[in-house]
Amino acid sequence: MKIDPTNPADLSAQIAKAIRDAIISGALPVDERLPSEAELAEQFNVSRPTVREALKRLAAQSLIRTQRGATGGAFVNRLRFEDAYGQQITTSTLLLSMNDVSFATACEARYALERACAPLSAQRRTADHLATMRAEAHRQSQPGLTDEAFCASDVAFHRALVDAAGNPVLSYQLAGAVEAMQPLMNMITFSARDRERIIMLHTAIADAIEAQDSAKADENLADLATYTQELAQDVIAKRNAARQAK
Amino acid sequence: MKIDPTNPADLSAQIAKAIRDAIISGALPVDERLPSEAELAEQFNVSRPTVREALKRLAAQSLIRTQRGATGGAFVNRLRFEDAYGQQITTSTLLLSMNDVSFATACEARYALERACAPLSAQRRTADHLATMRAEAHRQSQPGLTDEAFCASDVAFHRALVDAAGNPVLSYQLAGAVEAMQPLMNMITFSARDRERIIMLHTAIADAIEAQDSAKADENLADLATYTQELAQDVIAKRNAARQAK
DNA sequence: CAATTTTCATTTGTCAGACAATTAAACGTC
DNA sequence: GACGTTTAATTGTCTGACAAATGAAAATTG
Repeated sequence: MKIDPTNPADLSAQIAKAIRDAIISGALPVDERLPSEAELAEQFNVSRPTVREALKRLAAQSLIRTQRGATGGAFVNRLRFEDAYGQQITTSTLLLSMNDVSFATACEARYALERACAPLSAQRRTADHLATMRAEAHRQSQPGLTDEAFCASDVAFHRALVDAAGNPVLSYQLAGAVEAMQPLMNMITFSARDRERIIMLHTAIADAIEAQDSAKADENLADLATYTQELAQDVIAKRNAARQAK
Repeated sequence: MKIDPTNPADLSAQIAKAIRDAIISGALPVDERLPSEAELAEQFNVSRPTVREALKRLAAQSLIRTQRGATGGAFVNRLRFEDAYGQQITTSTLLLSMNDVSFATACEARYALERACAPLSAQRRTADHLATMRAEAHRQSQPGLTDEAFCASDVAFHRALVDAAGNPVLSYQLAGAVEAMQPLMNMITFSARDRERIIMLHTAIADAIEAQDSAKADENLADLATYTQELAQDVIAKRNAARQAK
Protein backbone atom coordinates (compact mmCIF):
# COMPACT_ATOMS: atom_id res chain seq x y z
CA MET A 1 0.00 0.00 0.00
CA LYS A 2 1.86 3.01 -1.28
CA ILE A 3 1.02 6.34 -2.78
CA ASP A 4 2.72 8.69 -5.19
CA PRO A 5 4.27 11.47 -3.12
CA THR A 6 5.33 13.45 -6.19
CA ASN A 7 1.73 14.48 -6.80
CA PRO A 8 0.76 16.37 -3.67
CA ALA A 9 -2.82 16.81 -4.80
CA ASP A 10 -5.66 14.36 -4.14
CA LEU A 11 -3.63 12.59 -1.51
CA SER A 12 -6.80 11.39 0.21
CA ALA A 13 -8.04 9.89 -3.06
CA GLN A 14 -4.75 8.07 -3.54
CA ILE A 15 -4.80 6.74 0.01
CA ALA A 16 -8.41 5.64 -0.36
CA LYS A 17 -7.53 3.81 -3.55
CA ALA A 18 -4.57 2.07 -1.94
CA ILE A 19 -6.70 0.80 0.93
CA ARG A 20 -9.60 -0.06 -1.35
CA ASP A 21 -7.32 -2.12 -3.58
CA ALA A 22 -5.99 -3.91 -0.53
CA ILE A 23 -9.54 -4.79 0.49
CA ILE A 24 -10.58 -5.92 -2.99
CA SER A 25 -7.47 -8.06 -3.41
CA GLY A 26 -8.20 -9.73 -0.10
CA ALA A 27 -5.02 -8.52 1.57
CA LEU A 28 -7.27 -6.99 4.20
CA PRO A 29 -9.86 -9.61 5.18
CA VAL A 30 -13.30 -8.87 6.54
CA ASP A 31 -13.35 -7.53 10.11
CA GLU A 32 -9.62 -6.82 9.98
CA ARG A 33 -8.77 -3.69 11.89
CA LEU A 34 -6.90 -1.02 9.96
CA PRO A 35 -4.06 0.84 11.70
CA SER A 36 -5.23 3.82 13.69
CA GLU A 37 -5.55 7.14 11.92
CA ALA A 38 -2.34 8.36 13.53
CA GLU A 39 -0.45 5.27 12.36
CA LEU A 40 -1.84 5.54 8.84
CA ALA A 41 -0.85 9.20 8.76
CA GLU A 42 2.68 8.19 9.69
CA GLN A 43 2.79 5.31 7.18
CA PHE A 44 1.61 7.44 4.26
CA ASN A 45 3.53 10.46 5.52
CA VAL A 46 0.48 12.70 5.55
CA SER A 47 -1.55 14.43 8.21
CA ARG A 48 -4.42 12.91 10.10
CA PRO A 49 -7.16 15.01 8.44
CA THR A 50 -5.98 13.71 5.07
CA VAL A 51 -6.17 10.14 6.31
CA ARG A 52 -9.61 10.83 7.70
CA GLU A 53 -10.84 12.14 4.34
CA ALA A 54 -9.61 8.92 2.75
CA LEU A 55 -11.41 6.81 5.35
CA LYS A 56 -14.64 8.75 4.85
CA ARG A 57 -14.46 7.96 1.15
CA LEU A 58 -14.27 4.27 1.98
CA ALA A 59 -17.03 4.57 4.55
CA ALA A 60 -19.28 6.11 1.90
CA GLN A 61 -18.90 2.90 -0.09
CA SER A 62 -19.60 0.76 2.99
CA LEU A 63 -16.11 -0.72 2.67
CA ILE A 64 -15.19 0.12 6.26
CA ARG A 65 -16.95 0.91 9.48
CA THR A 66 -15.48 2.91 12.36
CA GLN A 67 -15.83 2.58 16.08
CA ARG A 68 -14.72 4.91 18.80
CA GLY A 69 -13.01 3.99 21.99
CA ALA A 70 -9.96 2.14 23.23
CA THR A 71 -10.35 -0.92 21.02
CA GLY A 72 -12.01 1.10 18.29
CA GLY A 73 -10.75 1.97 14.85
CA ALA A 74 -11.64 1.33 11.26
CA PHE A 75 -12.61 -2.22 10.33
CA VAL A 76 -13.07 -3.82 6.96
CA ASN A 77 -16.79 -4.13 6.55
CA ARG A 78 -18.58 -7.18 5.25
CA LEU A 79 -20.56 -5.69 2.39
CA ARG A 80 -24.10 -6.90 3.04
CA PHE A 81 -26.70 -7.32 0.36
CA GLU A 82 -28.91 -4.71 2.02
CA ASP A 83 -26.16 -2.10 1.92
CA ALA A 84 -25.43 -2.97 -1.68
CA TYR A 85 -29.14 -2.70 -2.53
CA GLY A 86 -29.22 0.86 -1.26
CA GLN A 87 -26.15 1.91 -3.20
CA GLN A 88 -27.38 0.18 -6.31
CA ILE A 89 -30.75 1.93 -6.09
CA THR A 90 -29.21 5.36 -5.49
CA THR A 91 -26.80 4.95 -8.38
CA SER A 92 -29.41 3.58 -10.77
CA THR A 93 -31.92 6.29 -9.91
CA LEU A 94 -29.40 9.08 -10.45
CA LEU A 95 -28.15 7.47 -13.63
CA LEU A 96 -31.64 7.53 -15.11
CA SER A 97 -32.54 11.04 -13.97
CA MET A 98 -29.23 12.66 -14.92
CA ASN A 99 -28.79 11.15 -18.36
CA ASP A 100 -32.23 11.74 -19.79
CA VAL A 101 -32.77 8.02 -20.17
CA SER A 102 -36.11 7.58 -21.89
CA PHE A 103 -38.93 5.77 -20.21
CA ALA A 104 -38.92 3.30 -23.09
CA THR A 105 -35.25 2.38 -22.56
CA ALA A 106 -35.54 1.98 -18.81
CA CYS A 107 -38.79 0.07 -19.08
CA GLU A 108 -37.39 -2.27 -21.72
CA ALA A 109 -34.38 -3.05 -19.55
CA ARG A 110 -36.48 -3.61 -16.47
CA TYR A 111 -38.92 -6.02 -18.03
CA ALA A 112 -36.24 -7.87 -19.94
CA LEU A 113 -34.42 -8.52 -16.67
CA GLU A 114 -37.58 -9.35 -14.81
CA ARG A 115 -38.61 -11.86 -17.41
CA ALA A 116 -35.23 -13.50 -16.91
CA CYS A 117 -36.21 -14.17 -13.30
CA ALA A 118 -39.67 -15.54 -14.04
CA PRO A 119 -38.68 -19.14 -14.89
CA LEU A 120 -36.63 -19.43 -11.70
CA SER A 121 -39.39 -17.82 -9.67
CA ALA A 122 -41.97 -20.22 -11.07
CA GLN A 123 -39.71 -23.11 -10.15
CA ARG A 124 -38.82 -22.08 -6.61
CA ARG A 125 -41.54 -19.75 -5.33
CA THR A 126 -42.49 -20.27 -1.70
CA ALA A 127 -45.83 -19.67 -0.03
CA ASP A 128 -44.32 -16.54 1.46
CA HIS A 129 -43.50 -14.94 -1.86
CA LEU A 130 -46.87 -15.86 -3.28
CA ALA A 131 -48.60 -14.37 -0.24
CA THR A 132 -46.72 -11.09 -0.69
CA MET A 133 -47.64 -10.94 -4.36
CA ARG A 134 -51.30 -11.63 -3.61
CA ALA A 135 -51.34 -9.09 -0.79
CA GLU A 136 -49.87 -6.37 -2.99
CA ALA A 137 -52.25 -7.15 -5.83
CA HIS A 138 -55.10 -6.84 -3.35
CA ARG A 139 -53.75 -3.59 -1.95
CA GLN A 140 -53.68 -2.19 -5.48
CA SER A 141 -57.40 -2.83 -5.87
CA GLN A 142 -58.32 -0.72 -2.86
CA PRO A 143 -60.20 2.47 -3.75
CA GLY A 144 -58.75 5.81 -2.74
CA LEU A 145 -55.19 4.66 -3.26
CA THR A 146 -52.96 7.50 -4.44
CA ASP A 147 -50.94 7.01 -7.61
CA GLU A 148 -47.78 7.10 -5.54
CA ALA A 149 -49.00 4.36 -3.20
CA PHE A 150 -50.11 2.34 -6.20
CA CYS A 151 -46.60 2.61 -7.66
CA ALA A 152 -45.00 1.66 -4.35
CA SER A 153 -47.19 -1.42 -4.17
CA ASP A 154 -46.30 -2.20 -7.77
CA VAL A 155 -42.61 -2.12 -6.85
CA ALA A 156 -43.27 -4.37 -3.85
CA PHE A 157 -45.13 -6.85 -6.05
CA HIS A 158 -42.31 -7.04 -8.56
CA ARG A 159 -39.66 -7.32 -5.90
CA ALA A 160 -41.50 -10.28 -4.43
CA LEU A 161 -41.60 -11.81 -7.89
CA VAL A 162 -37.85 -11.36 -8.25
CA ASP A 163 -37.08 -12.56 -4.74
CA ALA A 164 -39.06 -15.71 -5.44
CA ALA A 165 -36.24 -16.79 -7.74
CA GLY A 166 -34.28 -17.47 -4.56
CA ASN A 167 -31.11 -15.99 -5.99
CA PRO A 168 -29.71 -13.09 -3.93
CA VAL A 169 -27.49 -11.97 -6.78
CA LEU A 170 -30.50 -11.64 -9.05
CA SER A 171 -32.41 -9.79 -6.33
CA TYR A 172 -29.51 -7.40 -5.96
CA GLN A 173 -29.19 -6.68 -9.66
CA LEU A 174 -32.92 -6.29 -10.11
CA ALA A 175 -33.31 -3.98 -7.12
CA GLY A 176 -31.69 -1.20 -9.11
CA ALA A 177 -33.71 -1.83 -12.25
CA VAL A 178 -37.06 -2.02 -10.47
CA GLU A 179 -36.66 0.71 -7.85
CA ALA A 180 -35.03 3.19 -10.18
CA MET A 181 -38.12 3.02 -12.38
CA GLN A 182 -40.34 4.34 -9.61
CA PRO A 183 -39.67 8.07 -10.18
CA LEU A 184 -40.45 7.53 -13.87
CA MET A 185 -43.59 5.55 -13.08
CA ASN A 186 -44.75 8.28 -10.73
CA MET A 187 -45.15 10.59 -13.70
CA ILE A 188 -47.98 8.40 -14.92
CA THR A 189 -51.53 8.96 -13.75
CA PHE A 190 -53.30 5.63 -13.52
CA SER A 191 -56.99 5.75 -14.32
CA ALA A 192 -59.34 3.23 -12.73
CA ARG A 193 -59.34 1.26 -15.96
CA ASP A 194 -55.54 1.29 -16.13
CA ARG A 195 -55.31 -0.03 -12.61
CA GLU A 196 -57.87 -2.72 -13.27
CA ARG A 197 -55.86 -3.95 -16.24
CA ILE A 198 -52.59 -3.93 -14.30
CA ILE A 199 -54.11 -5.74 -11.34
CA MET A 200 -55.53 -8.34 -13.71
CA LEU A 201 -52.07 -8.93 -15.13
CA HIS A 202 -50.52 -9.04 -11.67
CA THR A 203 -53.06 -11.64 -10.63
CA ALA A 204 -52.41 -13.63 -13.78
CA ILE A 205 -48.65 -13.51 -13.07
CA ALA A 206 -49.18 -14.67 -9.50
CA ASP A 207 -51.42 -17.47 -10.76
CA ALA A 208 -48.81 -18.58 -13.29
CA ILE A 209 -46.03 -18.48 -10.70
CA GLU A 210 -48.18 -20.49 -8.29
CA ALA A 211 -48.94 -23.02 -11.04
CA GLN A 212 -45.22 -23.06 -11.87
CA ASP A 213 -46.21 -22.20 -15.42
CA SER A 214 -43.16 -20.29 -16.56
CA ALA A 215 -44.38 -19.71 -20.12
CA LYS A 216 -47.65 -18.18 -18.88
CA ALA A 217 -45.80 -15.93 -16.45
CA ASP A 218 -43.48 -14.76 -19.23
CA GLU A 219 -46.42 -14.05 -21.50
CA ASN A 220 -48.20 -11.94 -18.89
CA LEU A 221 -45.00 -10.07 -18.06
CA ALA A 222 -44.58 -9.29 -21.74
CA ASP A 223 -48.15 -7.99 -21.85
CA LEU A 224 -47.49 -5.87 -18.77
CA ALA A 225 -44.37 -4.46 -20.38
CA THR A 226 -46.26 -3.52 -23.52
CA TYR A 227 -49.12 -2.01 -21.56
CA THR A 228 -46.79 0.05 -19.38
CA GLN A 229 -45.06 1.38 -22.49
CA GLU A 230 -48.43 2.33 -23.97
CA LEU A 231 -49.44 4.19 -20.82
CA ALA A 232 -46.19 6.10 -20.84
CA GLN A 233 -46.56 6.97 -24.51
CA ASP A 234 -50.01 8.38 -23.77
CA VAL A 235 -48.55 10.58 -21.04
CA ILE A 236 -45.81 11.80 -23.36
CA ALA A 237 -48.25 12.40 -26.21
CA LYS A 238 -50.56 14.40 -23.95
CA ARG A 239 -47.66 16.42 -22.63
CA ASN A 240 -46.49 17.24 -26.14
CA ALA A 241 -50.01 18.22 -27.14
CA ALA A 242 -50.25 20.53 -24.14
CA ARG A 243 -46.89 22.04 -25.04
CA GLN A 244 -47.95 22.72 -28.61
CA ALA A 245 -51.22 24.26 -27.46
CA LYS A 246 -49.34 26.94 -25.59
CA MET B 1 -30.85 21.10 4.05
CA LYS B 2 -30.51 20.74 7.79
CA ILE B 3 -28.83 18.45 10.22
CA ASP B 4 -29.55 17.31 13.73
CA PRO B 5 -27.26 19.29 16.03
CA THR B 6 -28.30 17.30 19.10
CA ASN B 7 -26.27 14.35 17.92
CA PRO B 8 -22.73 15.68 17.75
CA ALA B 9 -21.36 12.44 16.31
CA ASP B 10 -21.20 11.58 12.62
CA LEU B 11 -21.79 15.18 11.64
CA SER B 12 -20.04 14.62 8.32
CA ALA B 13 -22.36 11.71 7.54
CA GLN B 14 -25.40 13.85 8.32
CA ILE B 15 -24.15 16.68 6.13
CA ALA B 16 -23.36 14.27 3.32
CA LYS B 17 -26.86 12.84 3.55
CA ALA B 18 -28.45 16.30 3.48
CA ILE B 19 -26.55 17.27 0.35
CA ARG B 20 -27.07 13.86 -1.26
CA ASP B 21 -30.83 14.10 -0.70
CA ALA B 22 -30.82 17.57 -2.24
CA ILE B 23 -29.07 16.19 -5.31
CA ILE B 24 -31.37 13.17 -5.64
CA SER B 25 -34.49 15.29 -5.22
CA GLY B 26 -33.29 17.56 -7.98
CA ALA B 27 -33.02 20.63 -5.75
CA LEU B 28 -29.38 20.82 -6.84
CA PRO B 29 -29.26 20.38 -10.62
CA VAL B 30 -26.30 19.01 -12.54
CA ASP B 31 -23.31 21.34 -12.75
CA GLU B 32 -24.71 23.50 -9.97
CA ARG B 33 -21.95 24.86 -7.78
CA LEU B 34 -22.26 24.15 -4.08
CA PRO B 35 -21.38 26.91 -1.62
CA SER B 36 -17.70 27.04 -0.74
CA GLU B 37 -16.46 24.89 2.09
CA ALA B 38 -16.25 27.92 4.37
CA GLU B 39 -19.83 28.89 3.58
CA LEU B 40 -21.09 25.34 4.10
CA ALA B 41 -19.26 25.21 7.41
CA GLU B 42 -21.04 28.37 8.49
CA GLN B 43 -24.45 27.16 7.23
CA PHE B 44 -24.23 23.84 9.05
CA ASN B 45 -22.45 25.42 11.99
CA VAL B 46 -19.50 23.04 11.85
CA SER B 47 -15.82 23.36 11.04
CA ARG B 48 -14.33 23.14 7.58
CA PRO B 49 -12.66 19.74 8.07
CA THR B 50 -16.07 18.30 8.92
CA VAL B 51 -17.56 19.77 5.76
CA ARG B 52 -14.63 18.41 3.78
CA GLU B 53 -15.20 14.90 5.12
CA ALA B 54 -18.81 15.15 4.00
CA LEU B 55 -17.78 16.33 0.53
CA LYS B 56 -15.28 13.48 0.21
CA ARG B 57 -18.05 11.02 0.94
CA LEU B 58 -20.05 12.46 -1.92
CA ALA B 59 -17.02 12.52 -4.20
CA ALA B 60 -16.50 8.81 -3.50
CA GLN B 61 -19.95 8.20 -4.99
CA SER B 62 -19.19 10.42 -7.99
CA LEU B 63 -22.00 12.74 -6.91
CA ILE B 64 -19.78 15.81 -6.93
CA ARG B 65 -16.49 16.88 -8.45
CA THR B 66 -14.22 19.56 -7.04
CA GLN B 67 -12.02 22.12 -8.69
CA ARG B 68 -9.45 24.38 -7.19
CA GLY B 69 -9.00 28.03 -7.93
CA ALA B 70 -10.90 31.29 -7.87
CA THR B 71 -14.03 30.03 -9.62
CA GLY B 72 -13.53 26.53 -8.29
CA GLY B 73 -15.58 24.65 -5.75
CA ALA B 74 -17.71 21.55 -5.59
CA PHE B 75 -20.09 20.94 -8.47
CA VAL B 76 -22.93 18.47 -8.81
CA ASN B 77 -21.57 15.83 -11.12
CA ARG B 78 -23.47 14.31 -14.00
CA LEU B 79 -23.24 10.62 -13.14
CA ARG B 80 -21.95 9.05 -16.36
CA PHE B 81 -22.56 5.47 -17.33
CA GLU B 82 -18.82 4.76 -17.27
CA ASP B 83 -18.49 5.96 -13.68
CA ALA B 84 -21.56 3.96 -12.70
CA TYR B 85 -20.09 0.86 -14.41
CA GLY B 86 -16.99 1.07 -12.24
CA GLN B 87 -18.93 1.44 -9.03
CA GLN B 88 -21.30 -1.33 -10.00
CA ILE B 89 -18.42 -3.68 -10.77
CA THR B 90 -16.57 -2.90 -7.55
CA THR B 91 -19.69 -3.39 -5.46
CA SER B 92 -20.75 -6.58 -7.23
CA THR B 93 -17.28 -8.10 -6.98
CA LEU B 94 -16.99 -7.39 -3.28
CA LEU B 95 -20.52 -8.60 -2.68
CA LEU B 96 -19.67 -11.98 -4.21
CA SER B 97 -16.31 -12.39 -2.52
CA MET B 98 -17.42 -11.25 0.93
CA ASN B 99 -20.63 -13.22 1.22
CA ASP B 100 -19.45 -16.62 0.10
CA VAL B 101 -21.81 -16.54 -2.85
CA SER B 102 -21.49 -19.89 -4.57
CA PHE B 103 -20.30 -20.13 -8.13
CA ALA B 104 -23.61 -21.76 -9.01
CA THR B 105 -25.67 -18.85 -7.70
CA ALA B 106 -23.57 -16.17 -9.40
CA CYS B 107 -23.40 -18.13 -12.63
CA GLU B 108 -27.12 -18.71 -12.67
CA ALA B 109 -27.81 -15.01 -12.18
CA ARG B 110 -25.33 -13.98 -14.83
CA TYR B 111 -26.64 -16.25 -17.57
CA ALA B 112 -30.27 -15.58 -16.72
CA LEU B 113 -29.65 -11.87 -17.19
CA GLU B 114 -27.54 -12.38 -20.27
CA ARG B 115 -30.21 -14.48 -21.91
CA ALA B 116 -32.60 -11.61 -21.28
CA CYS B 117 -30.41 -9.45 -23.52
CA ALA B 118 -30.06 -11.97 -26.33
CA PRO B 119 -33.37 -11.28 -28.12
CA LEU B 120 -32.69 -7.55 -28.17
CA SER B 121 -29.09 -8.13 -29.27
CA ALA B 122 -30.23 -10.36 -32.11
CA GLN B 123 -32.64 -7.69 -33.21
CA ARG B 124 -30.33 -4.69 -33.08
CA ARG B 125 -26.75 -5.94 -33.37
CA THR B 126 -24.48 -3.77 -35.50
CA ALA B 127 -21.48 -4.83 -37.57
CA ASP B 128 -19.31 -3.33 -34.87
CA HIS B 129 -20.63 -5.57 -32.10
CA LEU B 130 -20.43 -8.63 -34.32
CA ALA B 131 -16.83 -7.79 -35.22
CA THR B 132 -15.90 -7.53 -31.56
CA MET B 133 -17.52 -10.87 -30.78
CA ARG B 134 -15.76 -12.54 -33.71
CA ALA B 135 -12.43 -10.97 -32.76
CA GLU B 136 -12.68 -12.16 -29.17
CA ALA B 137 -13.70 -15.66 -30.22
CA HIS B 138 -10.67 -15.73 -32.49
CA ARG B 139 -8.38 -14.43 -29.75
CA GLN B 140 -9.61 -17.25 -27.52
CA SER B 141 -8.44 -19.81 -30.04
CA GLN B 142 -4.84 -18.61 -30.02
CA PRO B 143 -2.41 -21.09 -28.48
CA GLY B 144 -0.36 -20.05 -25.50
CA LEU B 145 -3.13 -17.91 -24.09
CA THR B 146 -3.09 -17.85 -20.28
CA ASP B 147 -6.23 -18.80 -18.42
CA GLU B 148 -6.48 -15.25 -17.18
CA ALA B 149 -6.27 -13.79 -20.68
CA PHE B 150 -8.83 -16.35 -21.82
CA CYS B 151 -11.21 -15.21 -19.10
CA ALA B 152 -10.64 -11.54 -19.94
CA SER B 153 -11.47 -12.25 -23.56
CA ASP B 154 -14.52 -14.17 -22.43
CA VAL B 155 -15.72 -11.14 -20.51
CA ALA B 156 -15.09 -8.90 -23.53
CA PHE B 157 -17.11 -11.27 -25.73
CA HIS B 158 -20.05 -11.27 -23.40
CA ARG B 159 -19.97 -7.52 -22.91
CA ALA B 160 -20.11 -7.06 -26.65
CA LEU B 161 -23.09 -9.40 -26.72
CA VAL B 162 -24.83 -7.33 -24.05
CA ASP B 163 -23.90 -3.99 -25.62
CA ALA B 164 -25.38 -5.20 -28.89
CA ALA B 165 -28.80 -4.88 -27.27
CA GLY B 166 -28.32 -1.15 -27.66
CA ASN B 167 -29.77 -0.41 -24.24
CA PRO B 168 -27.36 1.45 -21.95
CA VAL B 169 -29.39 0.57 -18.86
CA LEU B 170 -29.05 -3.13 -19.66
CA SER B 171 -25.33 -2.70 -20.31
CA TYR B 172 -24.96 -1.01 -16.95
CA GLN B 173 -26.85 -3.67 -15.04
CA LEU B 174 -25.04 -6.49 -16.80
CA ALA B 175 -21.61 -4.96 -16.31
CA GLY B 176 -21.77 -5.91 -12.66
CA ALA B 177 -23.05 -9.41 -13.28
CA VAL B 178 -20.49 -10.24 -15.97
CA GLU B 179 -17.37 -8.56 -14.58
CA ALA B 180 -17.95 -9.71 -11.02
CA MET B 181 -17.85 -13.31 -12.24
CA GLN B 182 -14.29 -12.95 -13.48
CA PRO B 183 -12.55 -13.64 -10.16
CA LEU B 184 -14.68 -16.76 -9.81
CA MET B 185 -13.97 -17.83 -13.39
CA ASN B 186 -10.27 -17.34 -12.81
CA MET B 187 -10.32 -20.23 -10.37
CA ILE B 188 -11.07 -22.57 -13.25
CA THR B 189 -8.30 -24.09 -15.29
CA PHE B 190 -9.45 -24.43 -18.88
CA SER B 191 -8.07 -27.43 -20.72
CA ALA B 192 -7.62 -27.29 -24.49
CA ARG B 193 -10.81 -29.32 -24.89
CA ASP B 194 -12.73 -27.01 -22.58
CA ARG B 195 -11.62 -24.00 -24.56
CA GLU B 196 -12.52 -25.63 -27.83
CA ARG B 197 -16.02 -26.28 -26.59
CA ILE B 198 -16.46 -22.74 -25.28
CA ILE B 199 -15.14 -21.18 -28.50
CA MET B 200 -17.53 -23.35 -30.46
CA LEU B 201 -20.43 -22.07 -28.39
CA HIS B 202 -19.22 -18.49 -28.70
CA THR B 203 -19.05 -18.87 -32.46
CA ALA B 204 -22.51 -20.39 -32.50
CA ILE B 205 -23.83 -17.47 -30.45
CA ALA B 206 -22.22 -14.94 -32.78
CA ASP B 207 -23.70 -16.80 -35.75
CA ALA B 208 -27.14 -16.76 -34.20
CA ILE B 209 -26.92 -13.07 -33.35
CA GLU B 210 -25.75 -12.29 -36.88
CA ALA B 211 -28.64 -14.33 -38.31
CA GLN B 212 -30.95 -12.52 -35.87
CA ASP B 213 -32.03 -15.95 -34.66
CA SER B 214 -32.94 -15.19 -31.08
CA ALA B 215 -34.05 -18.72 -30.21
CA LYS B 216 -30.76 -20.20 -31.40
CA ALA B 217 -28.77 -17.63 -29.43
CA ASP B 218 -30.77 -18.41 -26.31
CA GLU B 219 -30.24 -22.13 -26.78
CA ASN B 220 -26.47 -21.76 -27.10
CA LEU B 221 -26.32 -19.42 -24.12
CA ALA B 222 -28.19 -22.02 -22.09
CA ASP B 223 -25.68 -24.65 -23.20
CA LEU B 224 -22.82 -22.36 -22.25
CA ALA B 225 -24.36 -21.80 -18.84
CA THR B 226 -24.71 -25.53 -18.25
CA TYR B 227 -21.19 -26.22 -19.46
CA THR B 228 -19.70 -23.48 -17.26
CA GLN B 229 -21.51 -24.92 -14.26
CA GLU B 230 -20.14 -28.38 -15.06
CA LEU B 231 -16.59 -27.07 -15.29
CA ALA B 232 -16.94 -25.33 -11.95
CA GLN B 233 -18.37 -28.46 -10.35
CA ASP B 234 -15.34 -30.40 -11.57
CA VAL B 235 -13.02 -27.88 -9.97
CA ILE B 236 -14.93 -28.04 -6.71
CA ALA B 237 -15.04 -31.86 -6.77
CA LYS B 238 -11.29 -32.08 -7.39
CA ARG B 239 -10.58 -29.61 -4.63
CA ASN B 240 -12.71 -31.60 -2.20
CA ALA B 241 -10.96 -34.80 -3.24
CA ALA B 242 -7.59 -33.18 -2.65
CA ARG B 243 -8.74 -31.97 0.73
CA GLN B 244 -9.92 -35.43 1.78
CA ALA B 245 -6.63 -36.99 0.63
CA LYS B 246 -4.73 -34.90 3.11
C1' DC C 1 -6.96 51.12 -28.34
C1' DA C 2 -5.59 46.19 -28.24
C1' DA C 3 -2.79 42.71 -26.52
C1' DT C 4 -0.11 40.94 -23.04
C1' DT C 5 1.65 40.50 -18.56
C1' DT C 6 1.18 40.98 -13.68
C1' DT C 7 -1.18 41.07 -9.56
C1' DC C 8 -4.66 39.58 -6.63
C1' DA C 9 -8.62 37.50 -4.47
C1' DT C 10 -10.94 33.14 -3.99
C1' DT C 11 -11.09 28.41 -3.24
C1' DT C 12 -9.52 23.80 -2.47
C1' DG C 13 -5.71 20.78 -0.51
C1' DT C 14 -2.87 19.95 3.28
C1' DC C 15 -0.79 20.39 7.79
C1' DA C 16 -0.14 20.90 13.02
C1' DG C 17 -1.91 20.84 17.39
C1' DA C 18 -5.54 20.68 20.53
C1' DC C 19 -9.62 19.06 23.14
C1' DA C 20 -14.02 16.37 23.72
C1' DA C 21 -16.40 11.90 23.68
C1' DT C 22 -16.31 7.13 23.83
C1' DT C 23 -14.86 2.69 25.04
C1' DA C 24 -12.65 -1.25 26.95
C1' DA C 25 -9.08 -2.81 29.70
C1' DA C 26 -6.34 -2.35 33.85
C1' DC C 27 -6.47 -1.31 38.57
C1' DG C 28 -8.09 -0.79 43.31
C1' DT C 29 -11.31 -1.46 46.84
C1' DC C 30 -14.55 -3.81 49.56
C1' DG D 1 -14.48 -12.55 43.57
C1' DA D 2 -17.55 -8.63 42.49
C1' DC D 3 -17.89 -3.97 41.62
C1' DG D 4 -16.57 0.91 40.88
C1' DT D 5 -12.67 3.86 39.29
C1' DT D 6 -9.04 5.21 36.67
C1' DT D 7 -6.56 5.27 32.55
C1' DA D 8 -5.03 4.79 27.97
C1' DA D 9 -6.29 4.50 23.22
C1' DT D 10 -9.03 5.99 19.47
C1' DT D 11 -12.25 8.50 16.79
C1' DG D 12 -14.82 13.03 16.18
C1' DT D 13 -14.39 17.81 15.95
C1' DC D 14 -12.38 22.47 16.11
C1' DT D 15 -9.05 26.33 15.25
C1' DG D 16 -5.70 28.45 12.65
C1' DA D 17 -2.50 28.40 9.26
C1' DC D 18 -0.08 28.00 4.77
C1' DA D 19 0.51 26.12 -0.06
C1' DA D 20 -1.26 25.58 -4.68
C1' DA D 21 -4.23 26.42 -8.33
C1' DT D 22 -7.02 29.41 -11.08
C1' DG D 23 -9.65 32.81 -13.13
C1' DA D 24 -10.55 37.74 -13.08
C1' DA D 25 -9.16 42.29 -12.68
C1' DA D 26 -5.59 45.63 -13.05
C1' DA D 27 -1.46 47.30 -14.91
C1' DT D 28 1.72 47.57 -18.59
C1' DT D 29 3.27 47.82 -23.20
C1' DG D 30 3.26 48.11 -28.23
